[in-house]
Amino acid sequence: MRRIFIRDFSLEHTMESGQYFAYSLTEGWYTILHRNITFRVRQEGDWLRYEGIGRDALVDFFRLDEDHNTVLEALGKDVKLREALSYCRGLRLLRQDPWQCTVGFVCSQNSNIPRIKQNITSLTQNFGDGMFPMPGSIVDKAKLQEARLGYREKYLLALNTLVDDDYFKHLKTLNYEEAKSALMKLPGIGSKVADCILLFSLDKLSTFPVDVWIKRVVEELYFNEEKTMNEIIAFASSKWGEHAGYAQQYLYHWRRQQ
DNA sequence: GTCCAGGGGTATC
DNA sequence: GATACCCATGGA
Repeated sequence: MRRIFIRDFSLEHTMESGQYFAYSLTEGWYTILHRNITFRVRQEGDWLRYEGIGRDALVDFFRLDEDHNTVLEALGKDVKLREALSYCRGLRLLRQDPWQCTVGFVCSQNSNIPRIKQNITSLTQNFGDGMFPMPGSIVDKAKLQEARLGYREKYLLALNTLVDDDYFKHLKTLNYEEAKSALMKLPGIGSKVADCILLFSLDKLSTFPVDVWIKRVVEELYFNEEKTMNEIIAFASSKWGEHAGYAQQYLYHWRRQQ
């Protein structure tokens, strides 16, 4: 059992804000499946207790190496964002494994978080032997049906043969536009899912994924009328720039808790 | 029973 | 290039 001191961090907000699907909560401990490792973590004030993972990997996963104060100061200048910012205090964007993130958000389309978590749990049990399935391991259609993915099943079967770890390693060398364009050539990955992958696993923190909740909350806070997806993305970029991803996650989590 | 959900693909205009 | 409709499924 080891621990790390960290300020302005909320394990609960971070885990429960809809950016991650492979975890469970038992008696204050979050058990987290991160690619091929399972680790446990628990927050006690400004201390984070952890086991099953190394310190460097933990810091990387929770993005504890970032200058979070800069994010808070920049977004705090937006008065309309302050309530969400206050509510979400300590929420960090995670640095997910790109393949795991891709599978999760392909499953997410036109679905809901409890169901996505069930889908991912089933995939883990059927194809990963308790770990997250490796790229290339999702081939048994009968077992795949047990995950109840519906029409998303065909996307996963195809992705499983189209991408691997080297593919994502290459994506990390590209800029936002190049990486998004590449992702959107893949089946089942459109603009929104691509943006989620870029924000949550490829360090593109200026990305602003827009789903029905984000569209709703931005229209409520800033416009009082309907806007298109592209209008909202353009607004977010001009308003929050390099920190748009954090603004998005705060707004999403805050609005969904209301 | 009806509506909704971290949307994408395709046809149609 | 925008818009309309379909796609499986399960929870509210």
